[in-house]
Parts: sequence; C-alpha cells; structure tokens
Amino acid sequence: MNATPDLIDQLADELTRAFRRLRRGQRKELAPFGLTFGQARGLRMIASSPGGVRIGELAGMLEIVPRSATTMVDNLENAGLVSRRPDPADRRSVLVISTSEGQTLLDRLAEEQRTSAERLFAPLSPQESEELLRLLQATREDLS
Amino acid sequence: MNATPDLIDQLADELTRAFRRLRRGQRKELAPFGLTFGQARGLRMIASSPGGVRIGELAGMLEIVPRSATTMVDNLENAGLVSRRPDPADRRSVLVISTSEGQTLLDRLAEEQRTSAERLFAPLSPQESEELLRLLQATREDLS
DNA sequence: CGAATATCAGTGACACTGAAATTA
DNA sequence: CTAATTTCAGTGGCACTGATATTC
Repeated sequence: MNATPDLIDQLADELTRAFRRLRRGQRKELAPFGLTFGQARGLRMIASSPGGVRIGELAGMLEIVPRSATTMVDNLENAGLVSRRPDPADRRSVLVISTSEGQTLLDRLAEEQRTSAERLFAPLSPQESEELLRLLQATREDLS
Repeated sequence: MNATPDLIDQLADELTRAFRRLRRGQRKELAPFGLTFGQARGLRMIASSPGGVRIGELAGMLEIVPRSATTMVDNLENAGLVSRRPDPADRRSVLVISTSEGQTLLDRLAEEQRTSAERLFAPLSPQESEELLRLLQATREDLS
C-alpha cells in the first residue's frame, strides 16, 4: 500500500487538469503556426533525432500506438515540416527526418512561443520543477 | 526566470505522457462498466456534490467549457447514472445529481477498479505522492 | 513460415466555437 | 436591456482497433 484511495483519485484528477491546462494553452498559441498540440510534440521529437527516427520508435517515444504516429507524420509531411525516406538498412522501415522548414518553425516557436507552458510551470521554483519532473518520470516504471 | 526552456519542454512532455498512461489504463478498466474516462471523472465530481451541482460549476471543476459538460451529462443521464432537476432557486439553472445507480456504480468501481491509477502511482512513496499532488496543484495558480 | 514494420480504413472520445433560448 | 445559464449544431484533434502489404 503506497497511498490511500482518496489520494490516488486526487492525483489522477490533478494530473488530468494540469494536462488540460497545458493543452488548451498550447492549442491557442500553436494555431497561428498551423500546428496542433500533438504535431508540435511529434515535431520536437523528430527534430531531436538527428539521423531520423522510425515510426515505431517515434510512437514509443510519444507513447502512442504506431498507427497513430503514421497519421501524425502524414500531417507533418503534408505541411512540409518532415519528410520520409526509406531506411537503407531495413526496407520495411521508414526514417522520418525534419526538413529545414520544420527546423525553422521549431526555432521560431522556441523564440516566440512556449509562453503557456512557461506560465503553467511558473509558480514552481527551479527545484520544484526538477522534483516534479522526477516524480512524473517515476510513474513510467509502472510495468503494465 | 524559473526554469530553463529545456526543463519546461521536458515537464510538458512528461505531463503529457503520464496523462496518456492514466487515460489508456482507465479506458480499458472502465469499458466493462460502460463508462469512459471523462464520464467516470464527471460522475465522481457529481457524486461528491451532495446537493447537486450546476452545469457551469461542474465545468469549472473539470476545467472544461460548459458546453462540453452538457454533453457529458447527457451521456450520464442516458445511462441512468445521474439526473437533472430544475434548481428551485434559479430557474435558469439545472442541478445534476447522481442517481442510486450512479452511486452503486461508483461503489463498485471503488472496490474492483482503480487498479490502473494505483499502478501508475505505485512507484511513488506516500510522501512522494503528496508532493506530486502539491506540485500539480501549484500549477493551478497560473492566472491565464 | 513467423516476426516486425508501416499503412489503410473505420470508429470513438471529447473538447472546442458560435448561436439560440430562457430567465434573473 | 444586460448578464448569466444552459442547450443546440457543427467541427476538429487524436488515439484506438482490425486488417493488409512488404520485408526481414
């Protein structure tokens, strides 16, 4: 027994609300750039993989099923922000890499945007932010 | 300046992933009961308001817009889990209360289910759980 | 052949906006 | 009349499952 049922419920609830605030704020900020919340998150992941990333890997990083990652990459590709290229090492696979347009967009986001995420976490001190990150990461050890 | 841009990104990301794990686990658990994640959350809120709750209040508690709460209550009402009754004090308003079926269902959930939320937070000690709750609540002070 | 990878097709949940009705 | 509350109608995001190629 780690926590009481009540505490579990409260945790689930606060987690949900914090996520909603984050997504709602980012949606409005990202709309002028033609990006959705999920796409922005995917684009960041892809751009942080210099040699390209496979769909399955990307899905794992985002914790979604591979089929969902396919559609997300479709949308990013249609917007010209990423491109698919065949994996020379395994022809079953596709490598997704960000285009220069995608990188440019991310750079612009880094400059102008992110205010909503900053505002969300602004009440926390740097130490508290680190602690929150640690605690959220700890929930990944749930082997279900 | 409270935290570096990188830390902000990581926080946003971990928050998103933790929420996804929570919702995915609960979805599977709740399906046999005919409830969705959002409905279960709403039903808990409604049941915790003994005298009934207005749609607008409910929306505020769940941090969704009132129009979305209407549809959620529609679904719960069609399932016989809550009922609407006019507010005697203000005829513009409607009070939503849980039926005995709704309360019974919640009791069954409390007994049998909640395993996924428990598993999600299981890696945390009671002290860490309290701290996580506190940090998530602190983000509510974002006055945007 | 069995396993892995990605895609196609369809569905479901759910939150949003804008407009309308009712009443304080 | 203005404001508050709820509802109606339509839309968009996005993650899911199941089935199907293709390749290892």
